Amino acid sequence: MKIKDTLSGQDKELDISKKVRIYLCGVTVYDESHIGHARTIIVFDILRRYLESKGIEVELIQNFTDVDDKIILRAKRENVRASAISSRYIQHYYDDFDGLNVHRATKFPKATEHIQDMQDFIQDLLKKEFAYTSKNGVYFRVSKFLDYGKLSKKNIGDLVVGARVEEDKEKESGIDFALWKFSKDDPSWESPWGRGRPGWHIECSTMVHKYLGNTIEIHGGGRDLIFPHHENEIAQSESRTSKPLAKIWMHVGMITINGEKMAKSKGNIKSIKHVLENWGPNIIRLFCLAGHYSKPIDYSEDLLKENVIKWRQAESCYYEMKLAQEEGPTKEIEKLIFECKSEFDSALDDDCNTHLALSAFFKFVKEINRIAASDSLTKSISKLALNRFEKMLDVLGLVIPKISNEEINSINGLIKKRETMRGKKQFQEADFIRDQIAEMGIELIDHKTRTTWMKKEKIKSDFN
RNA sequence: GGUGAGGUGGCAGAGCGGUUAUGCGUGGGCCUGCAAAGCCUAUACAAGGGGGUUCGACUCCCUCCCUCACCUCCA
Repeated sequence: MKIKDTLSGQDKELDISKKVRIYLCGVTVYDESHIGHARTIIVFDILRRYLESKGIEVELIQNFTDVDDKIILRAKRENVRASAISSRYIQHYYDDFDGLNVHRATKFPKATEHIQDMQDFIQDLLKKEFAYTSKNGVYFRVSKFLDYGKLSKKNIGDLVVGARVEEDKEKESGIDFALWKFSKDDPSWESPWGRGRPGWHIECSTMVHKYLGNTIEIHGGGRDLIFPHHENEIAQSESRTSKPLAKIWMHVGMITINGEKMAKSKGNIKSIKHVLENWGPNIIRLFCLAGHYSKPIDYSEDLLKENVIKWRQAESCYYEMKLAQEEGPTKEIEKLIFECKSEFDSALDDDCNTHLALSAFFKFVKEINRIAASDSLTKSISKLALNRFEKMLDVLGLVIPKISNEEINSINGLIKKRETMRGKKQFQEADFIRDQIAEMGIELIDHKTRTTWMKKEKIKSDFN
């Protein structure tokens, strides 16, 4: 599998000789997560599911930043402890992402639980003179790290000149960044240099080092983290270990609204909770995977609606297979399955091209629906096809809502009743039953010789 | 200003130096008691502008224009 590496600008072959170690920068837990967070995390979820589907072991570490100025601010505003804010939004995070069918990371380390590890890290940097203590805290000495700027392609000179008004005259240079900030506010911890709290960047460097090692296979996050966050992580980690932090840097494009980045300051945030309520997990995932992960996607209801239509096709396909009857030859379908798998896999192998993978998936759906329309979808074909279908669903993290046996029985009973009415040309009664079934979220499909049905996922914003 | 990513048919969105992307939409049809779903079929002669390289460019090079992101916390 090839992945485009931000650092080298090249496609690089992912090393799968051993366990694949992935570090994904998580969220700062001071507020609801939004659809932009969802996209990044869903992309990594797919990557991981795909690798695992190939039998490759993946270790995915994703942190929660639970020490941060914004958390502290919010805590003050609400007059509660910072930990009350962070634990509340960690719970929201789990609710949101479980709801999106995102597999949980191998581990979700929290900054507050790794204070000692961070202090050790900083101590190392101080020893090597990559850091210094000032009046306000401990800072990273950017000038000592010669490769600074290699990820974001910036040169230090520009940065120093272009640096915004720097209030802290205690720092050696405007671009030096905090490893440890002195403070007595909640939360704060004792340290060899004075009471305070860790800087943001040191957290991720520490987690990577502790849980995954010096050089990991993939390090990623949203594009907006390239600078300064990932640049600073590289500076810290590589100064400490003298080894590259990651073999591949993978960055996910932003979600925009009317062409502009979603941001608190612009007031155009779409929270996951909100979007999930209206569209459900499958539509959101399809929406997030519709374009290449590295490019921006513009949020629009029209696009979500388009995905509802596609999802209905997939649901219909699923139930056609589920409800197929009779045995028959399977040679044709074996070819289709083979072609679909190779198209699907090579799409993902090529820098995680989910758009192409999705088009392989829907080509398959269409073909099955075509066979069903010609009344030749047999049980034998369906059994094989369903297997492939479910494997793709699993990699994409899409889930067909479950249906209980009681539901099936009552549907079948009602269908029988309707058939009788139709036989007697009592169409009003027949239509009444059809409406009754529709209220259960079931749509009847009248084929030439028999009536099948499909259960439609409830999607609030689907008005059809 | 610097750096990066882009500008493809009504919309979304890929690949590729020479062959239909695909999907949605839209028109027509099949099926049906009527619908729905599904299927079939038609439809777009697309490539920001201008140069160049080439037998041939949407695909390579140059240039201009435009959009977005990052340069401050940000997925």
